[in-house]
Amino acid sequence: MPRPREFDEDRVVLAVRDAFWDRGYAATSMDDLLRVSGLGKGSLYGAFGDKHRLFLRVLREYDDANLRGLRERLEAAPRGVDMVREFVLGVAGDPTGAAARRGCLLANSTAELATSTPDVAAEARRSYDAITALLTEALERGQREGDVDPDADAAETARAVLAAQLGVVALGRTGMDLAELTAVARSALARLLPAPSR
Amino acid sequence: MPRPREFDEDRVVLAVRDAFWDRGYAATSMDDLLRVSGLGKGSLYGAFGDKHRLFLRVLREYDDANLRGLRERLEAAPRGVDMVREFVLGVAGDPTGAAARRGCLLANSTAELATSTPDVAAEARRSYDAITALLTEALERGQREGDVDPDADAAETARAVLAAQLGVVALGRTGMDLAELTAVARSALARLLPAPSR
DNA sequence: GGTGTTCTGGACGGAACGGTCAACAACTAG
DNA sequence: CTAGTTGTTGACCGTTCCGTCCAGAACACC
Repeated sequence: MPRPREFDEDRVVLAVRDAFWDRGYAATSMDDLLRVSGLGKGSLYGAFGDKHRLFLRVLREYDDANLRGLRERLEAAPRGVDMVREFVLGVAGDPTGAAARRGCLLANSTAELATSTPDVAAEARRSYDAITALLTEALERGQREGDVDPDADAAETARAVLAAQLGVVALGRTGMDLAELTAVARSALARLLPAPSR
Repeated sequence: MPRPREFDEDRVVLAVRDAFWDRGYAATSMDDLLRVSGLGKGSLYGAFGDKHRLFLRVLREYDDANLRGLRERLEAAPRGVDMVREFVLGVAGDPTGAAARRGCLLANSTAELATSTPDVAAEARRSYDAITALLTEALERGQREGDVDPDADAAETARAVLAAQLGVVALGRTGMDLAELTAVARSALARLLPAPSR
C-alpha cells in the first residue's frame, strides 16, 4: 500500500560513488550527494541513512563489483597467469590516464579513513583477503599450466602481486606519465612472475 | 625592532603534521590545529598562511626529512642492498603496529587530495622521483658489491621496489596483522632482488 | 473513492567551518 | 623613555555543514 520509490537505488549508489571517488569522503558534502543523485534530503536519508552509512554501502558495493569482475576475468582468462597480469597492468589500462589518476575507491578511502573509521579498515582487509585468494587460485592454475614457477609459494606470490598492484595504483594517483606507469607494472610483473626454469 | 615570536616554528610544524597525519587534511579543522599547536588564530595565520598553505609546508618538510633519512641510511649502510631492504621492511618495523596503521603522510595525502589539489600530486611525483633515484643508486652499489644481479636494470628494479613498498604501506594501513605484513614485504623483496646467479 | 502508508522536497536549526580584524602586548632601535 | 614594528589574542563574520522534521503528494488496497 505504500507509495513507490521514484528513483532507482542502484543508479543513486553509482552517482554517489562517483562523487566520493572524485572528492574523497570528508570533502564530499551532503549537498554534493543530493545534487549528483537528484534526490531530496528526505529521500536520501530515508533510503540510505546518514552520510557514514551511505558511504559504507557504496564502498561495499564497489568492492563486491570489483571482486565479481576479477572472478569473471579469472574464469574467462585462457590462462591463469593472464588474469594476474591484467590485474596489475590494468591500472594503466585507460589510455587517457583518467582512471589511473582516479585510482581505486577502496585504496583512496583506506588511506583517508582507516585510522578513524574501523569499518573501512575492516572492509579493506576483507576485500584484500578475497583478492589474495583469487590471485592465489590464478597462480596455482598458472603453475599447472606451466606459466608459473611450480616451486614458488602461490599464496606468497599472490600477496607480493597485490602489494605491487597497490603500489602501481598509488603511483598512478600522482599523475605519473602513463608510459612510465606501465613500465613500472611490467617491471614488477617480470620480477614477481619468473618463467619456470625449464 | 619587532616583537619576537613566542613559539618555535619547527615544533608547531611537527604538531600540525601529526594532526594532519592522524585525521587527514579535510577532517582536520583549524580549531584542531590551534589546539595542537597551542597558538592563537592570528599567530598561526600570520606565520603560515591559510590551511592549504600550512598543509603544503608540512608536507614538504615531511618529504624532505624522509629523503634526508633515506640518504643517510644509504651512506651508513654497510651494503647498498641493506638500505633497499630496510626501505621495504621498515614499514612493519614498529612492533606495536602503530606506525604501520598510520602509514605514510605523503601516501595518505596523495590518496585523499591528488585529484583536487595539483600541488599535492606534484609534490608526490617530486618525492617519488627522488626516492627512485636513491634506490637506483643503492641497487647499483649492490651490483658492484655482488648482492644484486648485475644484469638487472637498476632503475627499473628501483621502480618495482618503490611500488612494492607503497603497496606494503597501503596494506599496513588496513590494520593487517604485523607478522603477515612482514611476510608480504619479505616475499616481495625476495622476488624483486634475486641473488646474482654465480 | 476513501484510507492508510510511504515517499518527496524543502524549510529549518544548531553547530562547526575557515578566515578576518582590531585592540592590545612585547619587544628593539635610537 | 619614546616611537615604531611585529606578535598575540579572541571576538566576530558569513558560509557551509549534517541532520531533523513536517506538510503535502503519490500510490496500493479495500
